[in-house]
Amino acid sequence: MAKGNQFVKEIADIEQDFPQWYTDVILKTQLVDYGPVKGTMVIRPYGYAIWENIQSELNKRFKKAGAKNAYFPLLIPESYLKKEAEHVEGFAPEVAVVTHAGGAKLQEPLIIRPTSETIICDMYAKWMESYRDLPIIINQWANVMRWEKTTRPFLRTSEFLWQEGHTVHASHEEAEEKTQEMLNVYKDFAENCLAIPVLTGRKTDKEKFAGAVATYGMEAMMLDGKSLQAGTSHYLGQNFAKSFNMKFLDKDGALKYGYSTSWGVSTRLIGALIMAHGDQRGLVIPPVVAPIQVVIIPVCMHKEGVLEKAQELCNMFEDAGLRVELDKRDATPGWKFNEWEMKGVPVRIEVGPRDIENGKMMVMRRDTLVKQEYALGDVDGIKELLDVVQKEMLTKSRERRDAKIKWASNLEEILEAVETKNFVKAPWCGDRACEDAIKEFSQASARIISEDCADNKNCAVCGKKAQKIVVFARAY
RNA sequence: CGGGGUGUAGCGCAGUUGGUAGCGCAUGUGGUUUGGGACCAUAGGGUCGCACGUUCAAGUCGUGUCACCCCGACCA
Repeated sequence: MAKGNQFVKEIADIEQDFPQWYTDVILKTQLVDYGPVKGTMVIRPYGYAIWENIQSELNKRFKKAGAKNAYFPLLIPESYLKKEAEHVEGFAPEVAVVTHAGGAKLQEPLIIRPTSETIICDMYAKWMESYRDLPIIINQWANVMRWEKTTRPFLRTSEFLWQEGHTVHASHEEAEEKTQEMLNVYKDFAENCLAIPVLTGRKTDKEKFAGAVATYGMEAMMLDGKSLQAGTSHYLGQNFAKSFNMKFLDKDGALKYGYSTSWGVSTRLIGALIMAHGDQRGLVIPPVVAPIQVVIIPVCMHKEGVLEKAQELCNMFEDAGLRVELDKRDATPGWKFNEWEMKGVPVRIEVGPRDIENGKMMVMRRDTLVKQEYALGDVDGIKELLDVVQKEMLTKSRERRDAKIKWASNLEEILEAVETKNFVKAPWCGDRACEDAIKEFSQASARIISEDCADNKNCAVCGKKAQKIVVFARAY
């Protein structure tokens, strides 16, 4: 019969060796495979289905924010990148360059986009003549390339899929507002779709996007207590407008530069999903983005009527709009249970001769591993259960995270809290020197400036009067 | 680019003082099974990372080279 929990031994211990656990889960659940070029990944159908669900949920929200999808070219003339001084300085070291094409050396090298601000701003400059043309709010789903030194599937790969939204506005107030709006869109998406609670706020100047006036980000806590930057929204001011000559004729008859923003999230979100919810059995995917929400496993399939009943159930769930799969493969039920648990399917239904006889079905939640009997074919009950799972996954993650956020008022407390794998909130004066000091004494960095600080607090590092509360953590 | 490690079947690995290339899992076939990773039988699968050298003989010894992984510096 069973070989015991041999399966568990196949995935590295989540407590002991988290990085290895992460890699094991990704490869064994067939989310991705390594690509032939170092640092690239092949996203397999099961992994891509998660991405498609992420896209669909984000597109709904983008639409509400007035954004339309479009597409810009992969190749950008090298000279474009050089137009914005800070931007080129930030990206040049990790840009891949095409020097030959059509069997000949190119007159001007082409870069493979590391991000599309330059080419999009160049086009926007042509499209905006009057204030009536503004705002321009466009999003594109694309792949980009950044030649990173060390890579890890989903979290940091040389090529990755993302969405990048780019807007231009007539006033800086409107642009700043859009920057915040999109940050909140991401926060809403992360919490309600991915069930990952996030901290949002401004990035320090050291961490901000090359070429931005201000960068805002959301940070999510992974199971090992490290932080992952899960999305960013940049206020670009007139930096790019001036470099790319993005001018428009305003109501008052004056020619003015626009104010732009950009915002993006990437397939890194899938990495966040894995590291925020997984356990020793593998993935746990929240129902909203799960490729398969319900899997039906027939037990004693060979017995008369079992498979037929299971198929009937499957059709019912499908008609009710659920993403459901009937596993008819010739394998023992136990094998299938483990396989689908590893793949993180939120709800599993077992149907066997006994169940059919009693008019019941056995239902198991992946997140809690709790089994419960439902009436055979209770579609509404399962829909409710999926909602409960979605909500409770967020609650559970939030509780786990909040328990690992510590306050610190001096350097010792910061270092100790970081050492014990916590996020650390501390009053901060805003000086670069104090940010660097943390980095010097620990592996932590300033993730986010979360809120204003009360008047009577002093900087936890230097003791001067504090301006802000900053969150320190070790990061991916 | 520094420091460490690994390359042998699809995956994970063993291979002794040089002497016919092995194991587990996976895969194909036949059968018995199926309520938590079943069992029996049987079959297929290899330029031992690559190159050169030493030797009657190299997975094993020597030199070189390439690739990948981990830890640092850089980053969504």
